[in-house]
Amino acid sequence: MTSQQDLLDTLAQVARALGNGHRLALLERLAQGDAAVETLAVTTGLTVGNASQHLQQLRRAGLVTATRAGKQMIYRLTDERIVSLMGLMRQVAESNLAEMERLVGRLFAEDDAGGSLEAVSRHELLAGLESGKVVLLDVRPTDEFESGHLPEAINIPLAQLEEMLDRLPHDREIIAYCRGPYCALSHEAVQRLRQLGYRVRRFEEGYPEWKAAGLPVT
Amino acid sequence: MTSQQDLLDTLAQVARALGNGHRLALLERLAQGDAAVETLAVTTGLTVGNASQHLQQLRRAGLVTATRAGKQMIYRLTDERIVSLMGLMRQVAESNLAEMERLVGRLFAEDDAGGSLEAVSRHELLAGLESGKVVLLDVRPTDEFESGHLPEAINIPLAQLEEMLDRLPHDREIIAYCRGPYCALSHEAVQRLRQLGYRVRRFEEGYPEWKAAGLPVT
DNA sequence: CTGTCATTCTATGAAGTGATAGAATGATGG
DNA sequence: CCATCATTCTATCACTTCATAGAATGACAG
Repeated sequence: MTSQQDLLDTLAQVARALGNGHRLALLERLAQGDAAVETLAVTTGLTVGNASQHLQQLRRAGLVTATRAGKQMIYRLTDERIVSLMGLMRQVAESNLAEMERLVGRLFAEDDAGGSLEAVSRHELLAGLESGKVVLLDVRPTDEFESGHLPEAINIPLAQLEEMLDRLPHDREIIAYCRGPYCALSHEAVQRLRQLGYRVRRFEEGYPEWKAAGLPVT
Repeated sequence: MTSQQDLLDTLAQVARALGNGHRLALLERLAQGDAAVETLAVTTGLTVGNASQHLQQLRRAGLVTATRAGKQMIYRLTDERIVSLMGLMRQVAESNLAEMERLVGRLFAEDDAGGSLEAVSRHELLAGLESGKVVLLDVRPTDEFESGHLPEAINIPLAQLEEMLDRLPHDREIIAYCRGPYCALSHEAVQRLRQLGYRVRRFEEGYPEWKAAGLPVT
């Protein structure tokens, strides 16, 4: 009877490790690929010291592991399932919390004035790639692209979008993706490319979800 | 950019709601069936006041809903997926946390002296039921059994096990189940029934997992 | 419309969490 | 073996969470 509750308490520790926005941001970044503390601190906007502390907590909860590489500590997710776990939590939150719906709405509302910006589902994307009729565009920073991306994706970081337009065809539909459903990069890219006359839509998921689903990555 | 972090903060609230052993216990009890505050307080060993507070938090996180029924407030899980969420968290914790492994080991070790107590998988159970060669035994308290159980299960609450033995056949294999993988009831039942000469094994999951998988319940 | 029962609210103190700054550690390159 | 860089550890303060006890609310039965 007592060890029953001990188990739940231990499980609760894991949940508590997930119970902080900054730590979730760290996990989301780690889902893009392994990274050192400073990289993680920069992309999440934390100080190095603070990021380190949060990473310790994630480590104690068994969610990340760290290995030393020279002066740096490289952190990685222990488990592909952590991506699924966050995804499931997201789904539950989205369908049960009004606040969540409001925030998601706000994220998507800005650019949906023109309508017809529905995101492309995984199924639809697979079909499009199969048929060869679409071009896949990865708008994440180059380092994230290089540590893993969808097959045959072209990488144009959002910051260099206008400079590298020559790599995009005008005559095929473009599907843009980035870090995940809450990542703003692909939204932004779609908006800007549409203004330039491209036929482009957004993939509703991102690289981590694709990988966690067991689909091929490069 | 900012609403990106707001989303993660909101998501973190949900995780924080899961980040307490007592609240997980409440959710596990609710996975057995809807219940009033006092029932929940009794089965989790909390005072009514404290249970009520925890339930408020779960409600704010969108994990449970409450409806009034006369003097009582009946709480229920908002979503079948919450069972999956806890299950996934459990899996991640079990494979990445040494402490978790230790506790699970302890829960199972006591009665495994004789060996051969491997639990029955869902697949195996389905096959056994199909063939009609096994009898399914639900050892949870009657009120939980009545708010839902596996098809064709016989209910003998653990407390009345010896009194109601006449309902169990000697010539067929018995498969016992209870609230879930961490629930001790079916372990205990298996141990005691074996001593009495029954051929009996434990189902490795419980009622909530069965139901969450979309399998038929009564 | 009063008493009772189930539940929620409020106030309190103890314990835990999060951010900051600065000291300490560990690896590396001269 | 000293200087540097990346990271972790430590101490501190503000803030949140948890359990408890007792008051307040809301529904119902007489």
